Amino acid sequence: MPAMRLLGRLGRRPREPHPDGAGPNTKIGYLTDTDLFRGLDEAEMDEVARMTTMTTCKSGRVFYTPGESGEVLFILKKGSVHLYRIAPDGKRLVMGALRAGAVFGEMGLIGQGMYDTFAEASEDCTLCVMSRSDVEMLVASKPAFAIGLLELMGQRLQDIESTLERFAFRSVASRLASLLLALRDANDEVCGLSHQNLADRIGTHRETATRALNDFRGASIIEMGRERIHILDVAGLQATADEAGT
Amino acid sequence: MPAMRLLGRLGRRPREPHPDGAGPNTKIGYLTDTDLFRGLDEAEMDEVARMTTMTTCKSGRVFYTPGESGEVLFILKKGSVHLYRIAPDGKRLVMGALRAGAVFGEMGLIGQGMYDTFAEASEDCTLCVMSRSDVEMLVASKPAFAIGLLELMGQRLQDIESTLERFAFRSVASRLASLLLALRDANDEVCGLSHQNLADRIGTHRETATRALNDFRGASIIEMGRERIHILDVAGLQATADEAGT
DNA sequence: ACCGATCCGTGATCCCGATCACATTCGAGC
DNA sequence: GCTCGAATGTGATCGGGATCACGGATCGGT
Repeated sequence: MPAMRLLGRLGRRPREPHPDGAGPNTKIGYLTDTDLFRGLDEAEMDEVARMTTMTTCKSGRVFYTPGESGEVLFILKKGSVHLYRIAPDGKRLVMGALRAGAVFGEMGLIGQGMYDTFAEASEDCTLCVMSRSDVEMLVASKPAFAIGLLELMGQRLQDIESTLERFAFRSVASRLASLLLALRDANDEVCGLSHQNLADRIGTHRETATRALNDFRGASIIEMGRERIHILDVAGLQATADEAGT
Repeated sequence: MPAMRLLGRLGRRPREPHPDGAGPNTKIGYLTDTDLFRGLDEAEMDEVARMTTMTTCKSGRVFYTPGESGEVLFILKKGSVHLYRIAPDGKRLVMGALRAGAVFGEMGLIGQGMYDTFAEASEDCTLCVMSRSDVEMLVASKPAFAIGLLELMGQRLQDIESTLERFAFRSVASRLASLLLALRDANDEVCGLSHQNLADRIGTHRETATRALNDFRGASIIEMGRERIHILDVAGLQATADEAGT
């Protein structure tokens, strides 16, 4: 937990709740409850709140497409978002699956260059939007904000590096096994994702994903229902994930 | 040039040369001449200089291997560095080719997580090394430094995202064509790289790279010598790079 | 001039995953 | 309960690259 470590070193401590009862569902409530904004005092938070717009977005909605020139920063408060690209032939690749707390957008400053990237709500979302110039101002004036951004980008960089590695070194079966392990809930289940969704996340085709899943089932590693996978043998799945396979 | 834009907005201006004649080959000279440190005054630069160690590194030397616990930040002053990972079966993948001005290292703070990553000087290099705690201190206290880091990480993120996209969407021939276009010098030549080197950068095997190059030669798109490729038909190569090819 | 190391060319196979083509099953909504 | 669309199962086939196995070419060093 490098954030805490660094903030600790700087002598910060967790914020007190906002005085005039800003609950977790108000804009300030949402903003306050983000690592990115820890380290700002109340006056500063109010200022930030004035700079941001909060919107919601239903699951399935594509709320950002390439070419939308608006250089904005999105802060994902609730729900989840998929960032993906589309090949000339229509094939999709999900390059990032973001959860609450994530920050993204097309900005030179934070890279992320969404040049060819679509953003789609994969669950109902609550988002805050901030303009580029406000982000720059905050980065320059609030070290804690800059640190938060650095941490988030660092995580994302590590994510995508390991994705790339798996792409280069591992077979579809291995990548799929890794994905299932990463997505599983407390009951070792993965629900709400079609084979197509899974395929898009490991960069393969639906049929291939289906066949790999059927192989897993044949080996009694998983059992399946419609958009529902139950992992029976975590160790076996892990072994598959670790297989070399070109 | 977002850096200039932002710094301009903050009212900064290019540094004056260091007063006591710190030339471009002294440590302070090197440090001063980096975007990362623009915005620091002389006293601050002296302080930074005290915190860093400068080393050199001959071409070919692997100066960082996974498991070296030291959490340090490298600043590449001169030369170039390849970051790569190695598959269980020995196959290599170059995940980043860094040039002067790049910053890298295994730090939670800047992500970059070199967990399984090797760093090798691909030319003779001059590097500055800084400890994690000093980096944290600088980030927290010097906004311009944090901004510089953000910019560098942003570029790296964009790089790797487009690498991943090419991996998922394009054939070996296409990826190789893109690489040659990216590496070519003013004379449309690519020198000093073996077929093995090229293969490692596009995540394929040496034989496959050789065959693709021979195909290009057959189509009169390039001509070849030992570790030397001359691009005859840039447009043709670009067309190949743009081909869909799974 | 010789030798070992690296680089390069190329054939022969093999296999994973793409691609095409359907049949089937399930759910949601009218 | 029917209908339509999405989700899934599965066969057949094709092809790009991996993989194995060499032989020849070049270069640096002694």
